[in-house]
Amino acid sequence: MRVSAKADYAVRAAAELAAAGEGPVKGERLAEAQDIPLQFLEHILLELKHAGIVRARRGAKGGYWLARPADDITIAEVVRAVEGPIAHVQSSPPESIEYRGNAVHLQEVWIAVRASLRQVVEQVTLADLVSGELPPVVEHLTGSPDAWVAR
Amino acid sequence: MRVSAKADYAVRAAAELAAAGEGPVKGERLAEAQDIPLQFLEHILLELKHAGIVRARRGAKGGYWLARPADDITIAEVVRAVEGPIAHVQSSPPESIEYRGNAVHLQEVWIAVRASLRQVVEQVTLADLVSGELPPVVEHLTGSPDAWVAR
DNA sequence: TCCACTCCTGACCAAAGCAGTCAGGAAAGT
DNA sequence: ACTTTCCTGACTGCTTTGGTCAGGAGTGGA
Repeated sequence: MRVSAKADYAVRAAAELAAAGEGPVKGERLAEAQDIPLQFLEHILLELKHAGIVRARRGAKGGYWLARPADDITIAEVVRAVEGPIAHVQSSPPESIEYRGNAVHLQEVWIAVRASLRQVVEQVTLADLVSGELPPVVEHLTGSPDAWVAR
Repeated sequence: MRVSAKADYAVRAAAELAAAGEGPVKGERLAEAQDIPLQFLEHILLELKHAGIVRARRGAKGGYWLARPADDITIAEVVRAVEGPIAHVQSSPPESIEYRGNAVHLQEVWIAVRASLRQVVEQVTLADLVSGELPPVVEHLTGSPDAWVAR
């Protein structure tokens, strides 16, 4: 249950693009702004492009930009583009797993886990992220001090 | 963001122990009941033992049982025992990561992700799991039909 | 036309994690 | 003693992660 470096990088780069607005931004600038290895980042941006989240142009004056407005792209989309489906169990989606015996209701638990995850990650857009005005659901969750302590 | 086979197995075995009540249950019986490779399961049970979740006795009439009442053990505990901390980013806890530039608020998002995850996984006990009477939070999340569709 | 610049793509790589298996040892009961 | 069951470490094959390297291809400017 962890977020990979790749997903983290992808969201950070996307945030940087969201903040940049219209003009194309060079990969190198993104890499510097977020301190991400350039060559690795290029692969990530390529995946984002294939997913239809960013566009790109080559050559001088080239670079990357968002394919759609920043308030229309959620973090979930970005993460899925590079990590595939969120919240799989044993690499299959929870709704397709059949549990036996005393574990039959475990499926519902994993479904709930996925739903709660989605609730935050599908709610926050890139625009929210750069502005810092996160949706109420998220504010509420981060509000409690013990959301901030490890366990 | 996936649940490993190990964590899934651990919870299933724990559910089986919760249902069994007092008497020690052989590893073999657990393995059969939940269709888990025996030798792998033994390693898992050992970790659960070290975490203080189960107890065990060897020899004839030996087996495993829960160290505490089933309504006092959450799924979170079981998962943590075998997978370590839930919801890390790049293998460090979200509260210890410093983001720069336009990604500064990403930390709050990951914190919220973790909190929402905890909300379900720390709420459901083994007793809930075997009885099928899941806490309201979970029922609410699984209630919506689109919690059950993949994306 | 040619060149510099930037993205695009595939191949490769080391290290770590995952999902187990194997072999044997150590307690408990009979 | 002997069987049963847990306990433990070592090992293994495979996949994923987090990159790097090398070169190709489109774009704009001189």
